Amino acid sequence: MAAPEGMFVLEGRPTAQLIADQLRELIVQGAFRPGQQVNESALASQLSTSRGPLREALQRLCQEGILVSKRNRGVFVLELSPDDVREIYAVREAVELAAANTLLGSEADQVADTCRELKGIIRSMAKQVAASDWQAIARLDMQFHTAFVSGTGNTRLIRIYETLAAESRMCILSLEVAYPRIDALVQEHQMILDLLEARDQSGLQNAIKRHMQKAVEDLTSEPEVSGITA
Amino acid sequence: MAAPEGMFVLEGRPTAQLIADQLRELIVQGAFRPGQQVNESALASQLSTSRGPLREALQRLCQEGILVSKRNRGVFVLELSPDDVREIYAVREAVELAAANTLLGSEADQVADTCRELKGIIRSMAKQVAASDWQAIARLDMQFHTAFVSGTGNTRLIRIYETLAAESRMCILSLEVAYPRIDALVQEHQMILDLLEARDQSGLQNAIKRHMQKAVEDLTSEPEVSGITA
DNA sequence: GATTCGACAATTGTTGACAATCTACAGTTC
DNA sequence: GAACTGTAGATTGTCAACAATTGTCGAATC
Repeated sequence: MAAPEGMFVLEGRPTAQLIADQLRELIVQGAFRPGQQVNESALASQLSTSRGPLREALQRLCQEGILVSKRNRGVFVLELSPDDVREIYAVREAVELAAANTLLGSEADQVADTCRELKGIIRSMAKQVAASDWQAIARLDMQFHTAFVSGTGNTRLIRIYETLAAESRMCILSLEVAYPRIDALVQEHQMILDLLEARDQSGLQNAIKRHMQKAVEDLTSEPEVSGITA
Repeated sequence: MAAPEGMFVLEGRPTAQLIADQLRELIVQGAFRPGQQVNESALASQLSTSRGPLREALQRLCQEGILVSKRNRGVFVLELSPDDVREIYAVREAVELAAANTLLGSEADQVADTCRELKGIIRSMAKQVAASDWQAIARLDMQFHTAFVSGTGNTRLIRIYETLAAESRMCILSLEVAYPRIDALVQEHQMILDLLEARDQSGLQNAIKRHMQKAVEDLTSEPEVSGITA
């Protein structure tokens, strides 16, 4: 039977996934430094659970690539090199281009729903830009792209992109001097939205490619990645 | 210091990953039926380990999407619907197109290495086609595409593709009547290799798209997915 | 005869304790 | 003084027992 009004199944999702989601959010918000070891006992008691479920959650994040596991050493927060940044944005470009093609090949009203959502995100983004809330801007930036990919309805593409979004936020976080081209940010997203609404395939593809290319340039131009210089 | 000749670190990779790799191989080989529940205790003793490490491995495979977890119910082998097949091959197309572009933009000798590997796989494939060893053909088929993507050196793209390869093998396995166009199989892969060597970008892209499209047609044309008819 | 309630069996979820491994530091030797 | 060895501490890896939930079978009731 369907859940009665106001009621819903208590924590229908498996525990390890719930913990993993919490942890992922903590990591992308910068609660752990890149390269830092994750202490199991400490984290377990902090999240008021036991080491068993926590370790299961850690394994999920290792599979995603946000954490790296070394045998008999423990798990560590991913350290992002410039090569990593290039990799991440290359895959993001591939996923978003595929999402763009899928969207343009789908029903008009389905695209309209996505556009409406994107419009709202851009509006929020403009507000946060005015307020200079970098943390919120980073979240909305990724929220925009995640919504874009979600519009395809392809659950595998969406899942892949969620990991990429988390890694991207880590990129932005690790080199704290984020968003040098703050004015262009809202404008670029608006252009992607416009081209999607106009159903301009080649224009949309080019806009996405440019968007990614500029992001990589911004993220890799700063040689120092907080402290250590190559 | 580097490991002396003939010596290497004993099982440098974490345990959960080792178990997960074993399990993935078992699943794609059809040791479990789609939708079947995975009994933790039984599997743990079968793999001569405990439930703890096994559960960690199961969580990894859940994250990949090969298994699905239901709270207080256990984990089950993924059941593939025709929609799943379309999803998987849509993502595969996206990844391989990106890989093709990356490869064509890289050094010539790097591409040559990949081509050499692909050539060897095609040769093995032709042998197995002659022997009608379907299991081996499926493995070599995915080995070809995995090697193709590996040629890019993009570790994230490679990791994503490994999951897709596993799911693809499950697709082929679930509808056992595999490879109806057996003659075209070797030919299509050979064409992809030739176009890569010729550095024909648009030709290569079209070949990949056609290859994926035909695979989806083959895999979704059979209405019965072993038993249940829609 | 169909349905509902209750108890049982099986399986998962969680916890705590034990064993193995690694890093760091101190002591010893050359 | 430098390098090596041995020990101590901490942390991870593994295991077995306990608790909680789910699905099933059977009996009682309408």
